[in-house]
Amino acid sequence: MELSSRYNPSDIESRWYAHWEKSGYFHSVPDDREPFTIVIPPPNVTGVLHMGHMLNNTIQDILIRKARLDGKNACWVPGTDHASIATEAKVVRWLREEKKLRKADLTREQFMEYAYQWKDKYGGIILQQLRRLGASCDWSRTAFTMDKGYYEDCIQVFADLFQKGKLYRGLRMVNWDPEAKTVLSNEEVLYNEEQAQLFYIKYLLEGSDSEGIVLATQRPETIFADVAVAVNPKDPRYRNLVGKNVRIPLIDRAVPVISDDYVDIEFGTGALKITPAHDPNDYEIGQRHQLPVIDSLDDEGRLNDQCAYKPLVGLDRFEARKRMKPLLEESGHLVKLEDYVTKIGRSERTNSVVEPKLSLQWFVRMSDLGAPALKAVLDREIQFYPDNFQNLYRNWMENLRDWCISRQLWWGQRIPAWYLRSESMNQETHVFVAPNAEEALAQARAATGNAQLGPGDLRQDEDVLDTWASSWLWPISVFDGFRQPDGEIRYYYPTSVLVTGWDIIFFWVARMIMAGYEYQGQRPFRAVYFTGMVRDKQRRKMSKSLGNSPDALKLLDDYGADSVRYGLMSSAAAGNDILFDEKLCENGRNFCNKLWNALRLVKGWQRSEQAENEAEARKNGLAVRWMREKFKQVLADVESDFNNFRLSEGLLTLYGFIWDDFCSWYLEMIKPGFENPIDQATYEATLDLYSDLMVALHPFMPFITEEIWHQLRERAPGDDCMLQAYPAPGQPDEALIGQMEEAKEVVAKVRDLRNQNQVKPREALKMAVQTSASASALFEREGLREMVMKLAVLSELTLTGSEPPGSKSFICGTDKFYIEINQALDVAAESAKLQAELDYQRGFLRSIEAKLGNERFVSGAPAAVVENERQKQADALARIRILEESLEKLRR
RNA sequence: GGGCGCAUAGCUCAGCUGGUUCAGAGCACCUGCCUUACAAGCAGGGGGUCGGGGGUUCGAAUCCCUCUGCGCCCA
Repeated sequence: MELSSRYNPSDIESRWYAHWEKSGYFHSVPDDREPFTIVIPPPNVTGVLHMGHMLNNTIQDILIRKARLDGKNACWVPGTDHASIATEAKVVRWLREEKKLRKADLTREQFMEYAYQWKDKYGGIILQQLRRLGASCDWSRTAFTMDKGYYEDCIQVFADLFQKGKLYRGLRMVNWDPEAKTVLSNEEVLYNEEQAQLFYIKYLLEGSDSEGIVLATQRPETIFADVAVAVNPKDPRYRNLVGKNVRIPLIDRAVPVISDDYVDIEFGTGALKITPAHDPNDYEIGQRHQLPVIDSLDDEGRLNDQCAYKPLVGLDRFEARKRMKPLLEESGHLVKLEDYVTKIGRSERTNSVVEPKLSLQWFVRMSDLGAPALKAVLDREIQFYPDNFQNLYRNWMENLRDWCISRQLWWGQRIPAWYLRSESMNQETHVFVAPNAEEALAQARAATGNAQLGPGDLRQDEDVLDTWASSWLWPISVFDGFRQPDGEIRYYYPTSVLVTGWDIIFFWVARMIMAGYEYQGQRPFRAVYFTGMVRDKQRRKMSKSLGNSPDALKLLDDYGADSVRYGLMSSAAAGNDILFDEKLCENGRNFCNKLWNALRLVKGWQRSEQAENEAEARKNGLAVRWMREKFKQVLADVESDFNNFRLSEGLLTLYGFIWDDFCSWYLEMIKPGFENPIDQATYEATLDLYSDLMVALHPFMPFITEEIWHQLRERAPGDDCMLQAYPAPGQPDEALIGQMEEAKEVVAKVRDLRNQNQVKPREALKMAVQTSASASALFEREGLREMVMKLAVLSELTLTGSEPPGSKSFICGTDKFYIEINQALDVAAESAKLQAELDYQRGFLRSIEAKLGNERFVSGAPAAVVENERQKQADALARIRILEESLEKLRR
């Protein structure tokens, strides 16, 4: 069989994925094993795979595959989120472009039908793309937040919360997107600095033509909705005006001057116009002072007829703002205009300027729900990784605001609230909340005492639920926990870990925790692993509009999934942003290639029954023993990395072990000479080791490990890498590992010496070691001498009592080695080198002796630490002695 | 304005509960190699008084305070 010298992932990846999926390896059913459950953070049904998804899902796949190899019943539930606002926007565009239809011309039912059509046709592409990445999701469990069952769960929960008094309808200041004509959550509003103008406007005192108060505003068109002017009570400039009235320019309406601590003396003129309907702070001030509310904007952001200045009614707020300038100038109220930079909130979706607006909306009362959710995290019943995200969480949870869950859209779960048609939309005194229209009607009949009421007398709320008000039920609903409370949910819940970006810690994580305690009485997950954001090299968040995001699928095509996974993971400590560079994928590709070529090497060997000679057998035996012991140590590290979710560390540990220890050292140790065979025992041990390495690496790089696993040996059907038992750490032989480290150092020193003296790597050299207890101990280790001779390319390695003539020396540990090199010695250079080393060692010794001379150290520090210092002292003394002797000889 | 976090090699970052087996990794750089697994490679090397200052301690990159410079969240 001929293997290419480069690893080619493309056909291998699709072949193994199909095999795993077809074999049902991803599928989970409850059994008596320990469950390990992850629910995917559902991507938008409109989404396509991007870097963030790849990072996030790679991590989940690593955890799931590891759990599977650990013998747990691993269940990874995939699915998508209906993403009401994003999807509705897509559907509207699709209708316009493809079907020549406008939303306004459709009934709600028609629109929904089209929307589901769109979803079936275009939605969920991302789930296909996740397969390319290697994601081992249980696809038979694919869930969607608008599935019938899921939809019903949301409705039930709404009705339930209402009944429990944890949900209410109220008039609140909300973020209004005048373009999408919907409420936005705080999290959906993006604030950025923009250039604006401050209008300094003079409000004249009632009964005066000149005296008045100047205030600064960035939104002059809102002055018609002003109900007061506020100043700080500590501000001496205005103290005499408090309690008097001033007149609003152009309309001459009188409003009081009030005093309130909120006002910033430094900002503008220190006087603040109060417009409760259009500013959250003003609203609060208005409430405090029992001021009226004048709402002068309509749903599309135009001045409405509440605006007392009629010429501007019907104009968009920005157009009105433009016209205010000449109007105020002409009337003599404009004192000055000032450019300034301020943070403007824009809708994440439509980018239009968000207007604070008073509106009747549905709210979830957060006080009750928040308490157990906060406690769970503070008590570490839910452990965050990294831990310090607790602070961010606590900060938010301690300042909870009620959650506005209604959205003025169609695509979503329609709010199950009904009103009487006979009552005005803004003045409903009756609200009936029920899981369905029939129950609502029954409620209505009971409440009104009118048994004649029919379905036609009720009108259902037009709004739908915020998407997060459906996805917060995800860990429960995907296991059908509401309708089958004693079913699978008992086995899979609480889930093991949630993997998500820290940017949705409030949106989603906090709310899932609340729902978990409210509806299951326990945490939804034991741990939360927060991923960082994937950014470009300039630290910019990757975004479509910047065009700085690499095409995820192209990366997978170019490098293969394993390489991309490696690239993402190798620099992704939990919670840390990753600065993505394609270079990282190159590293992954190189690693794949390394693995592949190690396979080619091993597969290319001829075998013989027995080793060629005793020396060879000893050397190979040592190599195998060392590899096994070191592997145990590495596995212990990897295990601990997994337990602490330090996945990046774990991967790099394995990478180093495979590349350096296995390829560069072990394979070189046992590699037979040109056209020589390797003994069967070493060969078999190598295949076993290599196979175990593949299992250990499998969670990170599933495809190439599966391929190599099968290339190494003929395997029975179903004997796949993915289903093996993860290799167990065990107690390593530290002494052996330590001695091998020393031996490796000796080899490296010889190589260095060759380099410095321009001796060809393959020219065999004679080496001698100064006789000493430590040297004897080292070289008594069976096979070690042969190993050093092979790797350092030595023709002789002996212990000696005296320095061989014409040799160069080096020190390793406390031992002195001599290499015979037929070159003239540069005495000056050599002694300078030795002198420098001697100076260093003397300084080193001084620092240790200072420490040991300190009574408080010797008595205060743990015995082991003191002992360690004594050992270092002895070693330093030995080295100094050797150096001094060498110097002396040189000078002679 | 309130809160959180970060400053370690040219770059990107590790460094968990204070003790030279912690001053590391990868990339970049320098030197030498097309050695019959791999030049997407091999062998070797240089480079940081761990942002400044102060403190606690026998001992601090690691704990505390402070200054400086960044970043993020909330308002």
